[in-house]
Amino acid sequence: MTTPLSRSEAKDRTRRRLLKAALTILDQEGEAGLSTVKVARAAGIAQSSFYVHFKDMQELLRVLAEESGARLRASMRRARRRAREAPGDLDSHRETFRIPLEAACRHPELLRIQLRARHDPSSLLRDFAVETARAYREHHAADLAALGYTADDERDRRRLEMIAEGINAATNALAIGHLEGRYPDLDECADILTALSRGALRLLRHTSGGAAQRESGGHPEPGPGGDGLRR
Amino acid sequence: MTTPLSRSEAKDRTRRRLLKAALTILDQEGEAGLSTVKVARAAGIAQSSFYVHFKDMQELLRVLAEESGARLRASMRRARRRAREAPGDLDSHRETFRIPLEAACRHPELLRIQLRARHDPSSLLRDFAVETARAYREHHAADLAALGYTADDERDRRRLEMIAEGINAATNALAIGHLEGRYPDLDECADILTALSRGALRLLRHTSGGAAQRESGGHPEPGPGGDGLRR
DNA sequence: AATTTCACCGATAGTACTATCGGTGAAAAT
DNA sequence: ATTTTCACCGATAGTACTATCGGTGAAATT
Repeated sequence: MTTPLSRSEAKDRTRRRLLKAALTILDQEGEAGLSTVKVARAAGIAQSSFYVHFKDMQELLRVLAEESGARLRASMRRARRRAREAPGDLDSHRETFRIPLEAACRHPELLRIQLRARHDPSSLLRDFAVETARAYREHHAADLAALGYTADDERDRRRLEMIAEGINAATNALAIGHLEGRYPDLDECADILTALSRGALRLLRHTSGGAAQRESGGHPEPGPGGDGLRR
Repeated sequence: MTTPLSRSEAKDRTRRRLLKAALTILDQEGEAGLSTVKVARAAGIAQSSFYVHFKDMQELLRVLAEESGARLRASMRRARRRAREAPGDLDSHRETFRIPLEAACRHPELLRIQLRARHDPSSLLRDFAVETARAYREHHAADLAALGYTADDERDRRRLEMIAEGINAATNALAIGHLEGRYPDLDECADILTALSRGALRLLRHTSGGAAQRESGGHPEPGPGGDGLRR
């Protein structure tokens, strides 16, 4: 019945089982729960056979980070291409925030792992986490540039970076909330992110336009000092 | 020269040294680097003497979380009282965002530890992290209520929660950025947060006022569909 | 058919940590 | 002055994991 696998095919299958098992354990128990014993058992081989496939756990995690990173980037690219092909005009702004949100939710285990590793000095996946965060930020900055928001001077560039970092953090938080079932509607999450960025980008916009910065009436502003922001 | 310490005083001093040492190691090496060996050595006692003061590492972390939580809450209370006493009118809105930012930066190690533990299923400090995040969110929701933003129906209440969660995440991200030296000016961080929330709160405001929701002119909106948000 | 290769196995030495034990000396109580 | 208490010590048994070793049988090569 089962096709007799060649030796290299069988080895590759085992290797993939090891990577898959490691990812599952990483997600469920965290990096602390990871060991060659558990990963090998979950993959159905002896603990010592782990070393046939990887030099040590660090190498497995390096490979896992590389593959996951590639998967994430591909996922993001696909989503962006889809967004370009169906512009929808009205939705294009919201799509900017929906795409990273969807990318994050498509790989929940990677999101959780990345959030943990990001601030853990002992994590072997820290580089992966930092790199992923950087990719998100750059993606976002590019999208904002496409929407016409530019940063000319030093100050605005720093502000744009702060906004991107804040929005990225909010995106992750809402994605987690969505995965936990608290925010079932992903469109609503995207709306919140859109609204968050809308206010912040006004800080940048006034450098380019002319008669900007005026607020519409009917809103009780916190004080008589314009929009309450220092410059 | 040195006053001869009573036995209980000496014991208490040692206990505090253990807690302090644990906090430092936790911050520098993460929870994975924590062990009775290291903590005891850093506190200047034998490893076995650790158990004179704590049943096990879990109990030490419980005590540490309780004390740190109390410290954080006290820090937050002080900051809010200070803000109330010097209202400053124009600054009151920004203060709303500056206070948690300052509270986070006043205890960098607690911020980092909390961010790590938050999503780590194996962390013994997870309850502490979740509780701290909840306290931040509630503090923020209360401040928003004080500024006149109310959530009447189910939908608005959920949106307020999402905004608070997003702003909280952004606050932590900017606080980390500030501690890492990338954003030296804490006021600027507060400005960004103020601006972020300003856009989002507009989603809520229209339920109370009458002729709200109109945008001021001069801004190139993404499309002809109003502000591009679904309702 | 004979030989070589190699993925996998069990056994095990080495490492790091936890938690308990009896012993000790100085503080505290009598 | 004598006894008791107890914070701290060193030693050690027990646990979990890492990484290496020689052995084995089936696939691959000759």
